Amino acid sequence: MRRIAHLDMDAFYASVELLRYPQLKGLPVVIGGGRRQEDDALAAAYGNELDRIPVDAFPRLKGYVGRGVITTATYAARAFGVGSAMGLMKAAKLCPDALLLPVDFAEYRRFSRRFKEVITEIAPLMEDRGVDEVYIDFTEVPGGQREGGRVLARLIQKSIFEATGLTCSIGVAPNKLLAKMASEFNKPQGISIVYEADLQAKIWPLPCRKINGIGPKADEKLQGHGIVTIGDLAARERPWLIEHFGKAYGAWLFDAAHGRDERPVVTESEPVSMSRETTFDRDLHAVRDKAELGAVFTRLCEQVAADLQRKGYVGKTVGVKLRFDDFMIVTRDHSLPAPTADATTLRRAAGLALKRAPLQRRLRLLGVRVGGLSRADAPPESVPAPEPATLPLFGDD
DNA sequence: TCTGGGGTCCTAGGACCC
DNA sequence: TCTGGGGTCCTAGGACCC
Repeated sequence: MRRIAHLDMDAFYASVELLRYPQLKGLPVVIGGGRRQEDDALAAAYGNELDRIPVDAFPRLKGYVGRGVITTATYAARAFGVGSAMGLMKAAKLCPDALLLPVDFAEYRRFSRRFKEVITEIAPLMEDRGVDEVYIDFTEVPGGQREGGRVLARLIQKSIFEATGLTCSIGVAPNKLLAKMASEFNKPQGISIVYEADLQAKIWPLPCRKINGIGPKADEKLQGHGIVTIGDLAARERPWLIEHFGKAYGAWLFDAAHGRDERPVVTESEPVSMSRETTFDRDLHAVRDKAELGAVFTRLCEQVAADLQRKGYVGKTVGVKLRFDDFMIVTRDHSLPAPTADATTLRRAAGLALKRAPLQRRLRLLGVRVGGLSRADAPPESVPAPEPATLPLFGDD
């Protein structure tokens, strides 16, 4: 019997910050925006003894001006109704006294690497799902089946806490789909064990949105058909779901509602694309702000090129992404004859793609993406040689 | 109070080839 | 004048996730 775990770090970014600023424990804190310099200045003012900075010296959400969003909120802040992806301006209304800390991805990545190392030393089959989440295959780990996986989950929780001071929640189930749902059951610091036989009692009463893969759009459509819980979904016939949601998605919905998921835990994967994008402080006009836009555009290309080079990839398809003041998104692609990681080549291709985009409205966001990746050290895919000077004949097959 | 940045996968039409 | 069917690549958009 397969036993799969899903591990989710508790309020990860915020918890990492609380390690540096233990004086903020228990207080409403949100991570987001970007005032790195103020933060550094604050630290310097206290001789970089971060834990000695008085609480009152930290910036508050009140009076925040800008387009930032919350990436993580402490549980104390969540009690005020603020949460991930919420605009900081809105959060400031709900909880003006919450403390605001800037994001420090480099620091979170360091802690991410450390907790994942702890896991793979105990259970080597681990799938990375971002900085703060992983799936772990318990099936073949010695003791991985004891109490449905609870014993091993406890060991992993304890080992991560000892190595990092961070807490996490773990769900163990027959597959990834159910494990992902289970890890949410007892947050924070929770462990939940789900068996196949628990489907009706533990899964079916949940709203459909709890299924990883049912988002706001699909949920709205399901509700339009009177389907609110996973149990409602499971009650529908497979052909009915296929008829209304398409062949692939309909069949997947049916399987998901019945707790069926055969996806393996994948330990390695190759990137498909790399991108950089930026939201401007104010919406920019293609003509009036041409110089500023051009400079940002070039910088984005240089950043993507640097990312590709650092990680050892080249890409064939260059794309631009525009978000207008009305939030509509437009993308344009341009494929190159040969893959590259050269900033100038990328900039030229991105420029050709951008030329084909409508530029009437003001721009809120500009992005550059490179897809069709291959390893830079891989033998170059042979570019098709020019055809010999013979006429193509019909019916060559 | 307007809503970040970095990804993956799917669909669908058209080009082009055999 | 009407008659095929794959397969793959390219492009654009969209849903979804962390």
